Amino acid sequence: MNQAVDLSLKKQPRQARSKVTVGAILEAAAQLLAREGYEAVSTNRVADVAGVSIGSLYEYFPNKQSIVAATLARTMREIVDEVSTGMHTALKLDQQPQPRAGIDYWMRAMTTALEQRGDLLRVALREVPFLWEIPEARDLHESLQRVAQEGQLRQRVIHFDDPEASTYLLMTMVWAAILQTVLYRPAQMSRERLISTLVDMVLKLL
Amino acid sequence: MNQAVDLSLKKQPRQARSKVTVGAILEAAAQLLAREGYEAVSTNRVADVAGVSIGSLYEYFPNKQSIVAATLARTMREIVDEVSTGMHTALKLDQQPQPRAGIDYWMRAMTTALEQRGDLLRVALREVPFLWEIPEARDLHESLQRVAQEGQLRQRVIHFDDPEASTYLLMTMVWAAILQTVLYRPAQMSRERLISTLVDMVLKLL
DNA sequence: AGCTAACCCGAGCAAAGGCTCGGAACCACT
DNA sequence: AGTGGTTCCGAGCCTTTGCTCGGGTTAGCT
Repeated sequence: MNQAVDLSLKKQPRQARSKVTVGAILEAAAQLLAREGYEAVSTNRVADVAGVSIGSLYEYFPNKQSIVAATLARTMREIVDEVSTGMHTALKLDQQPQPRAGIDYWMRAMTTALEQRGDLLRVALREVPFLWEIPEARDLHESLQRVAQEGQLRQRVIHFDDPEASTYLLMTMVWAAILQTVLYRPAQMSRERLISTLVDMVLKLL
Repeated sequence: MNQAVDLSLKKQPRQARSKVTVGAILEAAAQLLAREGYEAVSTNRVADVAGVSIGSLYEYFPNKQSIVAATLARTMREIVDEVSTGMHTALKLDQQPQPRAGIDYWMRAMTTALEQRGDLLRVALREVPFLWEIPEARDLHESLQRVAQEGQLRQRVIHFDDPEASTYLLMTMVWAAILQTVLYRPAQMSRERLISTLVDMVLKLL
């Protein structure tokens, strides 16, 4: 369906000014994606917005896809980091008497990470054809599932006939609910309402 | 971000042969979308696959977007129909002593509707920039929520502090879990495993 | 100062693809 | 058979856009 995406840089920036150039290109791509969507991203426009020439752009990036991919990879890496540490902290809190605190912390970490990148994520998820060929995007889902499995194994708190399947589904459902709600802001569903209701529901399932 | 999509036909097909033409165009667009993704859809290719000339295509459709939109609208309409009737049947079953039968029926209806259109839906959800400007796509989410609210009101079975929010989230979560699982087929998650686990979880929340 | 490698530039090439337009073929009805 | 509306056709116009290439500028080092 889609051939592999070339993520690697053509050339590593060595001097300081070239690192600035590459950074400006990534920043420009992120802005264009978030503001105007994937179809509005053309290599010439990215170069314009970044304030560099189209020639310089192609010194470092082999093609258009690689620019978008690098931009999204960076964002995904940030999210993976925030969410992973959030989840690990939450697991520690869960060892305490009140599991509610841990779940709550966890939901907040995920919500915050997504909220701060709403516009970019919305476009990435809806419009970028090769999103799931970016390793960092795959990793996000995998590490979500991995940490969920860890939590389940360590605590054996999910009481269903099929622990593996229910853990997978719980994680998928919670993540999807937050994603859906944060990115598409349905009427009357505030951040606090989302989190507290989700915590209630998760607790009832454990 | 995206300007409005023109969904209307330029001209209504009147004779039988022109209706065949329009049908062939929609069918060709659906096939190309499902098989090769949105970026592979060009007006000339749609005309080729449909076996009509590019000129004929533009007799009826004002632009490229409208072809894709019409194709997806038709698919969404089918899904809305199947899922809505499935949910209403499920609500009737729920009146019976065993709520499990109703929930199970409901999950099956949704899973089946999505499974049969997996390839097309995957592309639509991931790659088509203007998907949510197609009224039929919006309707799908709205009617899901509407029927969920109906069921909740009629039965008052969701016991949370915030019934409205929890109903919304339950529906969102279940739908997302099925979508995610059906479209991206994670390892070891068979149809039966998905449905039975989901039913367990939903019952525990009611 | 001189030299090399890194860096930057932007006019323009080439391909892709959305869409037009003038005219031919077909259908329905008298 | 004649007529007017409907349908079909496809070469090619024209815009967009990804990307190249030859040449200039700057940084770092001796």
